[in-house]
Amino acid sequence: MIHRFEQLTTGVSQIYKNIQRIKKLEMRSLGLKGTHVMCLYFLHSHAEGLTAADLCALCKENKAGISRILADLETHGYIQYTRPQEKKRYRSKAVLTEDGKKQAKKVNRLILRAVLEGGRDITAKERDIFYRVLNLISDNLENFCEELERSAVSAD
Amino acid sequence: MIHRFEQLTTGVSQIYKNIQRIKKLEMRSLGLKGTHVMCLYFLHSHAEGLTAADLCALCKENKAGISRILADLETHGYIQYTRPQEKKRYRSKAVLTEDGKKQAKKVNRLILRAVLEGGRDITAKERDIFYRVLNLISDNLENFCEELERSAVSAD
DNA sequence: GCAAAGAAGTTGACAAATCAACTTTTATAC
DNA sequence: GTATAAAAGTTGATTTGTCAACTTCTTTGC
Repeated sequence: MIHRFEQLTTGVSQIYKNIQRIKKLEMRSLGLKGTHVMCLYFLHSHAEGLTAADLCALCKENKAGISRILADLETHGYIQYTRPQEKKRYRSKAVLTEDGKKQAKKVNRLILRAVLEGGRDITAKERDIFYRVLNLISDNLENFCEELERSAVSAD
Repeated sequence: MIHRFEQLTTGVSQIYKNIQRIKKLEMRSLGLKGTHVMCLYFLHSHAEGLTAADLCALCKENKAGISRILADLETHGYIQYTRPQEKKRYRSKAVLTEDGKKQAKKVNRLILRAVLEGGRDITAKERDIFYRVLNLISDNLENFCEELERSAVSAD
């Protein structure tokens, strides 16, 4: 049971906005935007490469956004595709270049700091409960949204 | 201690986005936008009225956004100002009109449903820990951001 | 009471996110 | 093999959110 709406909304949106803020700040020094962070992060931990669709799923972003981010990363020379250009990159996996890896490492260092700072004074047990509840709420709301959308459509 | 960055980022942003989605869906049927929800919500629970600055603080939104939302709510006839127009509303408190209250009640009903659904299968104890940790992380990240910004400025 | 400083609010310009239509590539059915 | 459908990715248009400059109003110090 959740007690108060504003607790959830403001708590979550505060964290969300601060994460965005951190991403933005760090990326500015690398000549990138905040939106690039998650892609670099996941590309770094998936050396075998990731397709645009993979990144959509991992970053929970829509494909339009991912498409633009990847185009951007390529012009910066941070990624390469594992298929020839002629194939228009359909299902082509993007991998980090050496330079891209260097940037990704910088990003990861900052992320690690943010995670450490963000998690101050929280015990392992609290953390586990927190994440359990976070995921539960996330799933519950997802279901609720889908239900809402269905009923909105059927009401038309 | 937080274990994994993506757990926090994706968990939080999933919830954040679903809350936005719920707001949007419901507001569409009232001819309003998702951004109006929190203002209606807080105006309803503060019958004495709220200034734009109050709403900034409560909604954690910047004043440009609040200013536009209030202008919008006024043209819809959902709020009134407690000071004459000539005074340009400086520090004027906005209160809900009768019609505004009606809309706010609809909004609150949906919020209640979302809160109930979102909180399924969560015990009171878990909820308390969750909110404690949520606020802690929020504060920690806020501090971290400020630190980051300071060091970014001094590096210039 | 007047000037200066500062807070409150508004507005236009810019950046980011989202949507919908579109193209390209692959898989499936015949 | 060809046609059809479906998936993957791209692009332009729209909406939303944020920043910075600006105006208006109030408070403070003289």
